[in-house]
Amino acid sequence: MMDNKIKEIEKILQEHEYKLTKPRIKMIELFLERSDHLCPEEIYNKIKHESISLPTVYRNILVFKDLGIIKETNINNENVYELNMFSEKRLHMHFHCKRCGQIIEYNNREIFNHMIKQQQYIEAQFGDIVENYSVVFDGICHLCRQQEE
Amino acid sequence: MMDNKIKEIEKILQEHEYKLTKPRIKMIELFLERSDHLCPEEIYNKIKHESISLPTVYRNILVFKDLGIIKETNINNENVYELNMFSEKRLHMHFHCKRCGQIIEYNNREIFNHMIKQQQYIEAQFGDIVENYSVVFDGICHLCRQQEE
DNA sequence: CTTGATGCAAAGGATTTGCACAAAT
DNA sequence: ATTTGTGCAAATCCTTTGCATCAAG
Repeated sequence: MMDNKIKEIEKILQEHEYKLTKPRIKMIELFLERSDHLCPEEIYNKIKHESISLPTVYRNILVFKDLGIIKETNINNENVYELNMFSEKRLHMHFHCKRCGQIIEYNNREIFNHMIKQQQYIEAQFGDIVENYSVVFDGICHLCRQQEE
Repeated sequence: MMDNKIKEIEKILQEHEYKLTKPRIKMIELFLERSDHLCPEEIYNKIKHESISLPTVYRNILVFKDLGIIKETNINNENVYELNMFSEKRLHMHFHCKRCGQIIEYNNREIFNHMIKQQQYIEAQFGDIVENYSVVFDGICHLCRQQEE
């Protein structure tokens, strides 16, 4: 299951003449097992016991980002990364709660459809081809609202 | 015309017990006369001959941002700022061209309506209150596409 | 006159780079 | 064997801070 995904990502790396090193495999495994958003420091901390250095984390983030394996989102002036491959995680609409700092990711067809329409409209109306989008809502999340009452 | 806007912004500053200093006035004038997106360095360069320091630019960006006078958007790992007040500029949907680096801002009712619907859906469905949103599309802009052919 | 804002210089934090060594292909 | 990747340390870049001075209310 997850093994297939690793294999698939490894194939992409090899097709682009990147070598399959231990740090890269560890990073990919981490992205596959964690579905939340990780910043470079967190990635480093989770796998440094397997021996990896922070510069290598940064260098491989660049590689994975260029290949479309991961996606970068800037939330609250911090770059966070998540898997970009595999259909369930293609939407990338985020909500950042000002109060608790939590990042919620919406994986909802309705929301997704709105975005697709938006994209199609822009392409038709202005001729700008949308390859990617980053959407970050912020405000107060439902949990913090409950605590207010 | 523009004078009224300056007065309005000055009023907000004073209501919040901020002093009306020369650097602040210069920065506000700059935001009013330029409708594009400025990074801290650019703001500094445009008005440094009027004597202002880079730390002051950063400090006042914070003040203006907190008061809702300007809006921050992270595009391509760079924070850029633009006026947030005055209705014509409340929308903030950006397109960043990977090729030429240009930032296009969409000011189009259709596009806003999509966003408003999105926001209403999220609030109704999940209870997360959206106070703000940052939308950055990226891809290839219409001008770069023409040059390709 | 009192308080808050500024400039300067220095500190801080995140990210990148040079280089010698190590590990993939 | 050749090339690419890595770790380390240092450099760089952007942003923030401490502090003495200045200016606004």
